[in-house]
Amino acid sequence: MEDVAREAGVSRALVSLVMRDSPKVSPAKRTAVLESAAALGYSPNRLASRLASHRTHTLGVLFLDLHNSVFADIHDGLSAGLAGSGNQVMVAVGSADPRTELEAVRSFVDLRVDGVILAGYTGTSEDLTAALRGTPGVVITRELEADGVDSVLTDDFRSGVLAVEHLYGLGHRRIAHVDISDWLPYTARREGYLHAMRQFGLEPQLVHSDMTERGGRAVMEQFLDSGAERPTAIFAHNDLTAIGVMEALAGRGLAVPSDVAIVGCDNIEFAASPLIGLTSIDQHARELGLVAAQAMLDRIAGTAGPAATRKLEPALMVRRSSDPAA
Amino acid sequence: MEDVAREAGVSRALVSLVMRDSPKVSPAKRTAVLESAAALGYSPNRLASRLASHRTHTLGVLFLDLHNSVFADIHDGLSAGLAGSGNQVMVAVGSADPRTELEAVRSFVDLRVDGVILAGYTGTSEDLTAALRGTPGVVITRELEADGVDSVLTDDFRSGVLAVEHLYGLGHRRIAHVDISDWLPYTARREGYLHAMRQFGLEPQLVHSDMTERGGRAVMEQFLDSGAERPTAIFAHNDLTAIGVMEALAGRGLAVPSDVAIVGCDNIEFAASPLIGLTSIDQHARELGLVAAQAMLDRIAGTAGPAATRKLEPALMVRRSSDPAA
DNA sequence: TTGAAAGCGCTAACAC
DNA sequence: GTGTTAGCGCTTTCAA
Repeated sequence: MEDVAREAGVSRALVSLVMRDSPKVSPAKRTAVLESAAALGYSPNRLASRLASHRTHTLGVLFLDLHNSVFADIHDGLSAGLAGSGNQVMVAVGSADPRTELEAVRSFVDLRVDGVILAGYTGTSEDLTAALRGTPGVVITRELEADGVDSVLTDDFRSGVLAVEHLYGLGHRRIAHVDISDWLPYTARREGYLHAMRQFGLEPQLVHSDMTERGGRAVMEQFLDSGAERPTAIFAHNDLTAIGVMEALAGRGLAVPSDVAIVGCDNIEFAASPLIGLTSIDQHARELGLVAAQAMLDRIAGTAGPAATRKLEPALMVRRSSDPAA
Repeated sequence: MEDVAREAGVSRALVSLVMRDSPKVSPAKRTAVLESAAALGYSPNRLASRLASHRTHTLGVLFLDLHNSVFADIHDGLSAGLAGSGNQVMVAVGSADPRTELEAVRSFVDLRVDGVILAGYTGTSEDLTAALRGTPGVVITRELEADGVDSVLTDDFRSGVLAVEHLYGLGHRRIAHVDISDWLPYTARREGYLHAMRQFGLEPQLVHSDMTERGGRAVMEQFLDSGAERPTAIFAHNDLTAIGVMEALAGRGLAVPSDVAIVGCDNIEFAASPLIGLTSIDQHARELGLVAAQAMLDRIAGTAGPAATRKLEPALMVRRSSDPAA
């Protein structure tokens, strides 16, 4: 920068202004600076500028799992929502391990990102607040009580209810739920399921899995082989699991939906594929990203209140896996 | 840091040493520093430490498309390969747009990352070299001629050949290829296809699409509706496209593989699903990530030569879409 | 082992 | 508009 200034015959400050294209630089000097910068192959060290300016224009984003395309959809929404805001995104993957997740958040904070967005955080509110140290946060797919942390999600309880109501309406009475690990803070889908089952006077049946296709398949195979009475319908925690369940059923020669009807949750791209035809509860993933981006921008701009929750309404997408007519 | 030093009754330099757990600090002082740091809620500003130390211990990683799970596999490999190296990863998504990609690379470089890994770069070698400004680079899924940039890929030409040989062996003679845009630098799969077709004295037939499920589907529907003579087998550039092609065929009431056999490329998770059963050419995505991570670590350590290419051998995975017996 | 001093490359007031 | 002067918060000699 020193060199560029000398070469262009101006001061370092002027170079700095040009680099940030400030309006208060004369066109002549501007081109002079730009030319010598090009000649010398100079580009500003952003580490230094960030350190000096206390602004990084970078947002840290944490995803639970890159293999679940619902996070790709959320990412699309975030990118779209952040486009033109001058912010860039730094992605980390947490793998459903609170330790890894918090490590990533701390890392973001140590780098002084302007904000942290978490899509699929599995730890506690206290740990997050501690790791954030006052950095603005937005949590997607979950409702969290924490100062300065907004929540953006789709109503998971309602999703569970929608699934059961749909299956009940089709005449099903033995409806099982493939749930996730007990310790995970994502309980609302299960609760919605349990609530609706009770409302209809039905006996709930829970099986635990791990949110993956492989997991859903394994748990279902095990279940089918156990000789337990088979449900006529299954509501799975997410689409990946639901697809795994469908694979297990196919492997045992059972037909979907005539032997067992399936409903997933998330409405990922593959669920909609005619090859799969999975009935699912749309979480509006892309819009979650969009809304979260806006919430973060508001929070950074200081125009946000203490901590808001934005909850979207889920939408039932009926397909072949629950209704052959669809 | 000043405060911590005062609180612990030591100098700032000592605090710095403790924070980087240097071995040359007495245990007593160490705990004293750690305690006052905890008491004051201090954590080092990594921007500052990076600026001063000229090392960021961060690698920039660029992915072509988060919706294609082959990149999630590559990411898994990278994480595994980098685990324990003390490096963290910063992800950006390029969306097959050279401008966006170069922008991301420049951004990485301006932040002084220690290296840049590109999985699915679509621009030119010159532009990349210019954007990198000497930062070590590793390109995955492509062979690039550039100083200080290693290439890690699976033999794409061979993949194309494998696909055709497989289909020829099954008796197919009218084998079409669903290709990608002409301007993209990923031409080897097509060339392998063309080469093998010529070898067998067959007439090649190319259709262009865009590497996505939706794109593959659209192009196939259009093709089927055009009334052109239908091939008996199709080799698609990647699995996403192949799945789109299968959807289009299903939509027109054509059976796979009896009416049309399909071979994809990448061997993504869903290809292996019994619900899809797509024959594919495995690119060993996870291993690509692993190898790329190692190449980058070597390059950063300075133990790498000028620019090496590591090429893996693709593997044919036969499934239902080409062979009902599989 | 510990401390003092000199940067890292840039931004931000302020004065010119 | 343009230049001057301090820092930003840490690392790094180097001497003690």
